Amino acid sequence: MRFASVIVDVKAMQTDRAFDYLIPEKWTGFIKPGMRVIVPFGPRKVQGFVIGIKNESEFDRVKPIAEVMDITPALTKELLDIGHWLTQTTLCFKISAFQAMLPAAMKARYEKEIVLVSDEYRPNLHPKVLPWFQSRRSVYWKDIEKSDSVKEFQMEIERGVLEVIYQVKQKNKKKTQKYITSNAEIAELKKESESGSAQAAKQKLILDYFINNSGISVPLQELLLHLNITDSPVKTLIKKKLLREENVEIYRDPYEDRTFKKTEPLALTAEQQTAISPILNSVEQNRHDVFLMYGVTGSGKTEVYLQSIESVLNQGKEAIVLVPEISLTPQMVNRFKGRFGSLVAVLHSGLSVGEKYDEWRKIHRGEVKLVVGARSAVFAPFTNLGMIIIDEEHEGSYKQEENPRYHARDVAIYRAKFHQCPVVLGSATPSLESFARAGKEVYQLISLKERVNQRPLPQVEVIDMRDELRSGNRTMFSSSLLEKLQDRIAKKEQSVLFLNKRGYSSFVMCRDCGCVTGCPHCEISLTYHKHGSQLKCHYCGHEEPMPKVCSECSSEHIRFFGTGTQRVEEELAKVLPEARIIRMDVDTTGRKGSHEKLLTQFGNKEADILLGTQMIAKGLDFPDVTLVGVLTADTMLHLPDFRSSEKTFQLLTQVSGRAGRHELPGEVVIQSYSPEHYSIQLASHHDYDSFYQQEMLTRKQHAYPPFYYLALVTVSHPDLLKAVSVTEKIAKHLNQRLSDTVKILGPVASPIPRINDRYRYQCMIKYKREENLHASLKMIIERYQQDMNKNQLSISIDLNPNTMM
DNA sequence: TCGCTCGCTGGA
DNA sequence: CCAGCGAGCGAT
Repeated sequence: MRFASVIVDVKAMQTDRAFDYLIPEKWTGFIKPGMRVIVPFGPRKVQGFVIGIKNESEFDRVKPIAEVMDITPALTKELLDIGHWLTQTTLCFKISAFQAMLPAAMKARYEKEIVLVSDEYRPNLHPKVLPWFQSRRSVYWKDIEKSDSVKEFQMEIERGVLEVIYQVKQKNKKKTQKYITSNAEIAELKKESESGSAQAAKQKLILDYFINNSGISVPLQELLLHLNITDSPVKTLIKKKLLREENVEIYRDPYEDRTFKKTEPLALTAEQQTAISPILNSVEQNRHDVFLMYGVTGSGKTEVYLQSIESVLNQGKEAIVLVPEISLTPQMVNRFKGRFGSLVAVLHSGLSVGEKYDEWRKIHRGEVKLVVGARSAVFAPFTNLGMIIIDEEHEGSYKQEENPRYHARDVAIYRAKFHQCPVVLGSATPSLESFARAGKEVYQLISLKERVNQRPLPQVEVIDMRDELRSGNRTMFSSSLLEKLQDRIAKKEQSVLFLNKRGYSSFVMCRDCGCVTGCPHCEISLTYHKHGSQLKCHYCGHEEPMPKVCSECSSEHIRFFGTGTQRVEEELAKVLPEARIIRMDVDTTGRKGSHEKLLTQFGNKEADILLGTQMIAKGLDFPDVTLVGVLTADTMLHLPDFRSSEKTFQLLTQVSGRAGRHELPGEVVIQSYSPEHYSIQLASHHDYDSFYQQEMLTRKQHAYPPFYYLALVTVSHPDLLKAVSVTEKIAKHLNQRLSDTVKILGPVASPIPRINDRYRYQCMIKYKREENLHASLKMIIERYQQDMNKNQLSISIDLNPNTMM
């Protein structure tokens, strides 16, 4: 007798452990750890992951596994181990960790089906139930649920006439295509072709096709197109057993109708050469090293990645490249596809669930050797990894903001240790954590200080918008920026205008009483969307029409504040009527592929100005862009977040890097209301090193990373007092259990104190080394488990949070 | 006394 | 997470 330990797909504390199941005789030896199975769990059936096989079980009533969902394990041994490690380091459920490592398509869908036990019962079904079973034997419960016959169904189920079947379904479908082949000897086909009646002209056509192309297997669609016929004659021939159809599985290829120009390795500059050699060394000697490649924008980091990968592939190993959000940088995909062609799989959020699944399977089957993708691609199921590259290592999107709250950088290093291979972290503005580690020689620092084409970094002008206002300029464009924009249009060069994320939409304020329209469910102001003249809450989705008068004082003097891309576009059209503008933001890039389309348009010089938010900050490389304008550099600076200076510096540096990458020199204009701030000043001088020094001082002073680790406990509850009191208890508990070197701050209200009618309180833990921390936090979750189930309480724990929000 | 809602609990 | 069950309460 063999048993499988299974982690079931039920998110609860009590089920966050393995359950034993009997492996039926027919599957012994076949079922392996890492496979997905369907098991009976209580009265229903659920999906689960086999994590181990054993010869006995301590339980006496062990049920057998009902179904196997994989032919080869979905999770490798290594990934199973990573799952366990994730549950410990991020305090999540095991099932969440496993699911996070697989494409969404492999998550189970549960459906309840109501089946008529026997056709004999049909005549005497309850009249309200009968119509559902007129022509079929089963109905989905989710369809019945909405109807008014729920009760009658229940009665029939109790009577034993109807039966409930719990279905576990795969979300995805493997995409298949119908292929047609001849199913008979050519002689037979000929005979049929000649004997065919005059009416069967089309059949004759098809038969002749298969006679002339003997043995061919052709996609049905192609056949129909080629012979200009419908499928009816084909069907007839299949019925006559002269042809045969078969379903062949095909991959959805998101890059199907695209050709990638094959590129050859470029000659490396002396500096790149020096940079790449320790990496190649490490690859050759199968050593686990972490490199921090600190290279200014335009210094040719990507070419170093490409050539490092080449050496890994030559060794017969695989590589993973992480990029912040790949759909945003089609140019990046092109470079990898161009160099490595069909050896590349691409995984990013712009793909459909099915497309992601297909890309994942290519990796799983070993059909590709290189993955380029966003955060979750770090879990690519390779078995012989030779390198992991994380581009723009400082990016916040590498941290998952929901369970499991992992950081891709940590996972990458963990995997690389296992595979004894290097990790390369690349950035023009490394995170303080990473740069500090490089300083302590935990990481090896590699510097690229020159741009490949010897172009100087662009000139940056910082403009004090308060002065502009004083001198009577009330528009959002400083006179200098406007002048330069006009100049570029005259010279037929291009400009990029950048607006910070938070400034993307505007809030509404009454000019008489100063009250700002807020969300009724959240402690946050509503943002104005021109489309439909609606006010929206970005946190809970609440929407309301734009008010005509102030709700407080009935004044009609209400107007928008802050600047959105839509408004900038309008204003721009007023001051520069001749400019052709492309706007890129959530509204214009919502649909699939629209992002790329807009960028291609800009690349083809169909516009003079590209106006956008965050999403245009990264990786764009257009030769004719010679001016970059940042409209409001400080929107992000004053957020209640210890990383706000760092983020501002990174963003400004990043954006500035978009200008003058090729022959034409570039210029940058940064508009700000606090131009004296060090992150703006130092970004304007391209001075990362001074910024690092300065920011480290601040972090040390306030005991923030990288000097301390953080853990953030956020408690939320509809009742303010409950939220406060629970947070207080937690803080007290932690104070008792943890050592005195730990600093516990709080309880304090979260930066957004209420979301969706739930009050949020938090408690921050700053620590250096704390053996007890994980255990203590786990105790808290267990202690409040009941409250969380029944009393709307929720506690989230974020180890190494990226932001405080 | 029936029937429904609520909260609790087990799940291998 | 969720089906199934028992407790408890209001309607008949």
